[in-house]
Amino acid sequence: MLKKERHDFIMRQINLHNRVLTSDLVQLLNVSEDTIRRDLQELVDENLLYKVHGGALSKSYHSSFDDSTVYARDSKIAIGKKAVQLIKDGMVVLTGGGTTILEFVKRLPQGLSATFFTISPLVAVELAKYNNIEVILIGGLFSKNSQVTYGGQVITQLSEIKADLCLMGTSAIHPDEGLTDTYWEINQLKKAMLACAKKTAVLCISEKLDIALRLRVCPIESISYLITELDLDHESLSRYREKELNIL
Amino acid sequence: MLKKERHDFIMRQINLHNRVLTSDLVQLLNVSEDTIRRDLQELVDENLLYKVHGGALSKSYHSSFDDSTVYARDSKIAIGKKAVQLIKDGMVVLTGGGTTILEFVKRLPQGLSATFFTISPLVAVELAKYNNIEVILIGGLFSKNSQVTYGGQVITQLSEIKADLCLMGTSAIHPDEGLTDTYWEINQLKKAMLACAKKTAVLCISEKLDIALRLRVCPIESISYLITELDLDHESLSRYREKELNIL
DNA sequence: CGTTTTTATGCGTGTTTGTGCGATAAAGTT
DNA sequence: AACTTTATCGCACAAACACGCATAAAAACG
Repeated sequence: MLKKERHDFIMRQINLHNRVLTSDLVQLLNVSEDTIRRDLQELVDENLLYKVHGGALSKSYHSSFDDSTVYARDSKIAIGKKAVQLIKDGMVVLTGGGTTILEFVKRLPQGLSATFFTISPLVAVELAKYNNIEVILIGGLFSKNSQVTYGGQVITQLSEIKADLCLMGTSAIHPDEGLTDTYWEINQLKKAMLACAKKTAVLCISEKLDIALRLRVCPIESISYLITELDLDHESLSRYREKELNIL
Repeated sequence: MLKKERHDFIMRQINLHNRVLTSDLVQLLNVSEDTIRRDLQELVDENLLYKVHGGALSKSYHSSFDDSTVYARDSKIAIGKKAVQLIKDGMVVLTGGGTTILEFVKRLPQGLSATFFTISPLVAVELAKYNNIEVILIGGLFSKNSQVTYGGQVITQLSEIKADLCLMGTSAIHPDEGLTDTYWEINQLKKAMLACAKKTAVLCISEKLDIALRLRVCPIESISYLITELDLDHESLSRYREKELNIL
């Protein structure tokens, strides 16, 4: 087996499972540990994966998990403020969950009169502080990880809703691959959310740009607004500016 | 499992639940206590969490609900502890909202394996901290006052549920008038909840005893358990002891 | 073609890292 | 005060690693 073939094999494993163990690769590829180590080192040099004691991890896996550190709070507040501009009186809005959405909700103008559907209990509680906002919480199985409701019941209920705007957080966004996710249920959920809103705004801190995960939610064309904490002319956004997408 | 993966897992737990117990992590990750402790120590060194006796806390710890300002909290805790005795493995439980129920949920045993339906987002979030509890949040219009979902949709969904036990807070209870309430919607809601559970437990701080409000939810006979913070032989309860009612 | 250079791989050896165990100490609980 | 749970420390051991060296195949060159 050629070295290049091995590298490809390793990358496939990584993309599939988000991780590989050195020892597994030794067995699967039938080469010495040293060879695998050298392979991994070379892939690290090419910036394709992340090496740890015992094996290697996918780059996207890595960045998709330390995102929930609420340390990017400033960024999320900035995003929230921008997102508020999209909301007008009388609108029907559908939101997902997550800390970014929560920061957005906290920054809505007090007098706003609108209808909000949400799958996030915490968002619902926050929205309840506004007197003129009607809040409908979409019920179903409750996900311990992402703190939103999910599952068939949620999707059924979503199918009955017609919203003007859908606001969702992101696991990953990529100019070619579009919106992607790691978990099947969340993937299905996001698809359903997209389907019931006229327009969709994606709230996305910059570190989640240019990442593609296993499951595709939608192509980039299905998104109306991309909201990041970056300046409009920041170079990280250039690939997105080329698309038909409003960037805030 | 790789160390880095464990660290990510721990951080996810922390960001989700604001806290982790060392003993839980030992079980979940199937490694020795020492390993978990070292993991936590390393995460502390990276400034990612606070370590405390028994586990660790999120750096940005903030409970969605400020415990200390809860009215008559001690009584509610006492009630919560008593209510926990009613819960057994495998049960299907339906709960309402309110601070008393919340104190109850916080005192459930860690390993409990059960299914909980609830109309309260805050209760759902709290329940999500238990790994073996399946949480179903019943969705609908969200009430700004009582912080629970209500309305036709909720009642429809309730009608499809069959629960072993329903736990609800009280506005008022009276030995002759039974359970009563002031608001039509809440009244309807409680009737629907009662209807779908085999047994019902009413959590009630003593000051709400012997009060009757405008709208009747049910006669006292429809209730299986009355849980107050008082001793079993307290004289305020004598009128209730005469009824067919288990008093805790 | 033969010789040299480069590249890829494996082996041996010593080092580092990760983990669990036991004893002891400290912190909570009743 | 007695008891239980959690922490800490030193140690042991295995797995993973880095480095130098040897070897052989592949590529380059005259």
